Amino acid sequence: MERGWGLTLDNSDKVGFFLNKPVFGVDLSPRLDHRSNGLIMFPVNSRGREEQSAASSSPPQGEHHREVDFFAENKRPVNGVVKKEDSHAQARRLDVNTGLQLVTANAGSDQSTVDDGMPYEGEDKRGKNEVAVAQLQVELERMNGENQRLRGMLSQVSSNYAALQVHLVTLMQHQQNSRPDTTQEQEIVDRKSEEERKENGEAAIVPRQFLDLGPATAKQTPDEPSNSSSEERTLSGSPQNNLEVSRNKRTGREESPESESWAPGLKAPRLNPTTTNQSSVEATMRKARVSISDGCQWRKYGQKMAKGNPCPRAYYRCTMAVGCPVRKQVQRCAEDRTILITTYEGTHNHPLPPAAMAMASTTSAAANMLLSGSMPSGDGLMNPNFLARTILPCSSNMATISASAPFPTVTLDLTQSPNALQYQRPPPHFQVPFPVANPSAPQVFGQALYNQSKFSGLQMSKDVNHDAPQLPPPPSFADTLSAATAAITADPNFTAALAAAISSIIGGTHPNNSNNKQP
DNA sequence: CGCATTTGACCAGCGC
DNA sequence: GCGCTGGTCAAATGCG
Repeated sequence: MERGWGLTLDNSDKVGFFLNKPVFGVDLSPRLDHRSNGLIMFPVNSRGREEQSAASSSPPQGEHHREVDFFAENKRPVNGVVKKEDSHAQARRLDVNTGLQLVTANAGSDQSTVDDGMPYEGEDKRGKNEVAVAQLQVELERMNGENQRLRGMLSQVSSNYAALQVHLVTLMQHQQNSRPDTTQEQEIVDRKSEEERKENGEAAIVPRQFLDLGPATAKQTPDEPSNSSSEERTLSGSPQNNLEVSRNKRTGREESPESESWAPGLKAPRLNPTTTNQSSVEATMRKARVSISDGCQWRKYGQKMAKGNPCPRAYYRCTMAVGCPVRKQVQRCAEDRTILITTYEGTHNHPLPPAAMAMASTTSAAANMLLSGSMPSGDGLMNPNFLARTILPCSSNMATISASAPFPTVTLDLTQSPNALQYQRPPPHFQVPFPVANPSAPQVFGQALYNQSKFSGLQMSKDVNHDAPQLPPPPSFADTLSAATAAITADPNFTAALAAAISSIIGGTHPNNSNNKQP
């Protein structure tokens, strides 16, 4: 059986997860542009439209990811002011297209009073003009300061992102070196994936941040794992938007039943204008939705109560292509219902959308960072090294985390296992280590992630022996897995802490940030 | 009316 | 063979 695993930890946005929030109307989340060899891209999107909807319509990539040139020296003057070179050289320095649509109080008056094209008439007008110039200079200075702040912001984001990328490379190399038993196989897999990618003519995609919505919209029964159905709606551009667990319950079908199973008090049957003074907020949040959970379209075809788990297991089928054999199961963890366990089966028989690829690579990168132990041990956060060693001893190169604002969802997608690498025949597709240095690698990774591999030996917990009894896991795997599961479920703040840790990494605010922590 | 979801029924695999 | 469990099917249902 082809099987992959995923853990989804959804949580409310307690930490302002990642940097994907629109700032001043601009999504400052850095993106690496595959066309420019790692150039960090910023989508110009002052309208706050979700990236996801753009992805679903699949416009040319350049149309929704344009560079914002913060530092251009030769651009048109501010507000079209074209004046004397000496007095307005500063204005030229300020000639930056921030994409922020910055509006200054005197912007209009500057043009009207200075750039009127009328000849000066007498001392009175000369004096007025001098006053106007002085005001303009003051304004320019102010704008310059603002520009400096923006530069600082961008510089920080860029440096953090670059440092993170470098750190990922280092960690991946370190992991490969420390696991000689799997290195060779992974290299083979890497080549296979690369070849496959080339055969598919797919463009390389480098890691980029995504906003993940986690569970969201769909009409569902209580206790049902729901994020999958929301994903498909999101991807297909449905007006029904993904809202996080606690937020989407007031909007009729947009409920998160799986959350109701563990937070029944939150359930509200339908959007009610008299009781939903947050409706406007929700609408805003829906508009702010910018991503999807895994980028694929899924159709639910069944639901079943699983033994030993009060939460039902939902069955989904990939509907991105007719006859696609990929299916997934979504079930909440019995002990900690904030954890969604997603199991993928099969291999996609169709190209995956760029969003899926990119998100796969991004979440994988985050997962690698987290699981490699580079995460800081913030308050309330379990030792990430422990996490890497125990929960995911096998997944350091295949787990994914997707997290987002305003509804951060941390997803650990354990879709590949060294068990499979070690005990199974090489599958046609494999997740590979995350060679960030190679711009094409994330694409490979994403392809591998979404073309799920053969995972018969990957079952966690009790299913490990259930599906692959003839292929016993390493002796310590079950124990470490149990320990990790217990550790997670024992810590109710885990998801929040995890989000905070990732946020600190991305934001570079943590003292143990990847900038200054290198192996 | 079309489409997605829901949900009971059916089937297969496995253990006793 | 029987019962249990997981997975899938398909008619019913609901929503836009």
